[in-house]
Amino acid sequence: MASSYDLLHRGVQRWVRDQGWTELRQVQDRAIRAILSGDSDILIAAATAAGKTEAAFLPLLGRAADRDAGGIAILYIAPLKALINDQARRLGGLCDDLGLPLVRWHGDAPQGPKERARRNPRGVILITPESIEAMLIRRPTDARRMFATLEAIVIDELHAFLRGPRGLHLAGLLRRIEALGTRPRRIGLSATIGDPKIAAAWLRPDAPEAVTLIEAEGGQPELRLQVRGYAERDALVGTDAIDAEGRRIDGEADALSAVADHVWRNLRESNNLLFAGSRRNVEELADRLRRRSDEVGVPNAFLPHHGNLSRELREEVEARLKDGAVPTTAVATTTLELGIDIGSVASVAQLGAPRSLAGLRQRLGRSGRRADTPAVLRIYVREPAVPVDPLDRLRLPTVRAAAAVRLLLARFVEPPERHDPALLSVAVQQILSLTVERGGIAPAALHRALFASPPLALAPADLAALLRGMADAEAGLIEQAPDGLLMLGREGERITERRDFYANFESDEEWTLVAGGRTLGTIPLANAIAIGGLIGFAGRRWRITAVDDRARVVQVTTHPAGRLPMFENGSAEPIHDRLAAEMRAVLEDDDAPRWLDATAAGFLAEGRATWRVIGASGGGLIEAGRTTHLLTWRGSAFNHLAAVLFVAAGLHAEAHDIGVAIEGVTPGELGSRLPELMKLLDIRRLSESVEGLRREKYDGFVPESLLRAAWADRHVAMLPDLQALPRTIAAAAV
DNA sequence: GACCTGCTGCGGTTTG
Repeated sequence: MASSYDLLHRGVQRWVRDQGWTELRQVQDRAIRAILSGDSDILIAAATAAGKTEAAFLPLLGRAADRDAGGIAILYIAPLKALINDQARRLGGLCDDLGLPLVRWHGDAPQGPKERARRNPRGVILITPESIEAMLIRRPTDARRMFATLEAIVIDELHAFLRGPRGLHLAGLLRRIEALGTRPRRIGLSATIGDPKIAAAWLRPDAPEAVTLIEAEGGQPELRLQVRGYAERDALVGTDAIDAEGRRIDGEADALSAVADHVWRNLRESNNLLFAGSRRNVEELADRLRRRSDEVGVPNAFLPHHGNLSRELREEVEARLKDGAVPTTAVATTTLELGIDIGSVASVAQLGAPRSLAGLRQRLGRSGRRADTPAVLRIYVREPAVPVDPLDRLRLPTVRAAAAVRLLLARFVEPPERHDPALLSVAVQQILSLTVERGGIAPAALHRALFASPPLALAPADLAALLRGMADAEAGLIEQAPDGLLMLGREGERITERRDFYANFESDEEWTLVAGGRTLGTIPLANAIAIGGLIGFAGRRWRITAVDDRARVVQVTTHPAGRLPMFENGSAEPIHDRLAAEMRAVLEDDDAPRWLDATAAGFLAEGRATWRVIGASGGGLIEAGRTTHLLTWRGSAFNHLAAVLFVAAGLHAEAHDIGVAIEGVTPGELGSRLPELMKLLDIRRLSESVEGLRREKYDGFVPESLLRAAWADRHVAMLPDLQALPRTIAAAAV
């Protein structure tokens, strides 16, 4: 059998030799054969830096070089501008050799090459979903000329599009691109997270079984992991009070200080990633770690990395990691989860128990990527020193960390939700956008073009209701011409002309922080800003020297003290049913995992002892002062639904990680409300009690009745389990 | 008690 190398275009072969590659990776070998042997859609699932890009592009570019037809041959779509820039660097030389133009097409990319590609489309375009959106509505004629001839659409980081508004948006864009000409094959590049069949179904919804799956084989590196427990040590925990000399007024005698000590001692001399969970934690930890280095007089090895830091500061951290000359540990949020090239790291650490296995796997995938090195994972868990609430005695952070490790070893990953809550919002945007692109469209054609199949499937009656809402006088988004054609209304014109129309997510207004002409990043506008004020940001401390209210620019200069800004959005990352269930399993088990340190093992033992008492007495209801905890051991979605039930009954209830807190009632009183609760167990009726349904960018234009019906559709499958709750209450309240 | 992502076209100015 011919080697896959022999199948490649001669120019591509020459380039491969010039790289000094002695062989092609297995994923590349299989992808080359699959791509050159037909026209099927293909999903390539492999770890970051496994050579997925080359696996797709080596054969595709050879084909493109041989073809006679004009027009763009390959459209590469990525979720980040930084990835487009990375790929342009990696593929630029090869495209030059083959005489194929390679054009970066995003908001920060130069105009000249885009202009040339519009006039004489050839070769490859690397683009973001938002730039596709802009091209389709601003220059539909150019878009048709460029996209009518596509042979392949390559979607990088496909797993990032499997849930949420951006994925639905891209699904709509793909349909619109296909409507312009040929039916290009789709090639998805994905991390090895979750079920590849789900990704295949997203890639080609009408023929998922025809997608060729190419998965990297085995090669699971050895995993070394530890969960480390820390007890808070005094009552000032969580304050950010800092004195003029830059010391915390509580003297840092808290658990985070002990975590920082351990991190500083163990990670200082190698490259690592420390995921801290929130921007605030990143800043807090980076500040403490830097001060430890300052006190001893050694160079600081710990640098913050999050979405509010300027591109420049983030790229410095990424370059230090990739370069490897100076030991560097990035203290990061999720910014370093996606495939920006940062080389390999010695270990991954995480502050706080994981809430998502998908996230944990993705983070772990950054470690142990060399064949002979183990992946190393540390999880730091903090617990209250003196439990106040009975729930504290269950030691749930430690239990969740243990449950997450068990599910990690069991290879569990959360699947995406079947009904995405962003569907109606994305539908509003795509209706407006397609109306502009086509200069008017009939409702039936609209349904065929966008909404006939998943993931954007919408029943004709629901589409009609949505269109009526968009057309009503108050909304004014669309109008219907006498011949039935949909046209833009006044508000529709206004919205689609704005620059922020292209993205399907909202962005908040912010202050920009500048120090000595250098942009540090941004903080939410909600932070009070005044000259003389102190700020902790980018791992350092600053004093405000000037404020430009109109431009929203704040000048700062270094200062010994600083107070961390507010970032939080007020809701926690939801957890999945399986993780909550595994937490109970951990409590009911009696094993002694070796990967718990002594403190964490002590917390686990305490949690289990507590659960033996609570569980023995039914375990459903816990009395805590005037609050009653109903423990469901289900995930956030179910607990949210249960809270809606109690709110509908006139009670004040809030969902938490493993159940619902119902305020102002004892378990006995709750039992007496049972007949009332039973009467409410109807999903339509419950949907009337839900608040805060408008969360996505264009939800404001969706009729409320549609939003409530969609909520009911998302939750109806849980109704039988909800109906079992009153029995739990009755049993426990006796 | 969370995180992340994106952006046109035009007119003016500067630079090679």
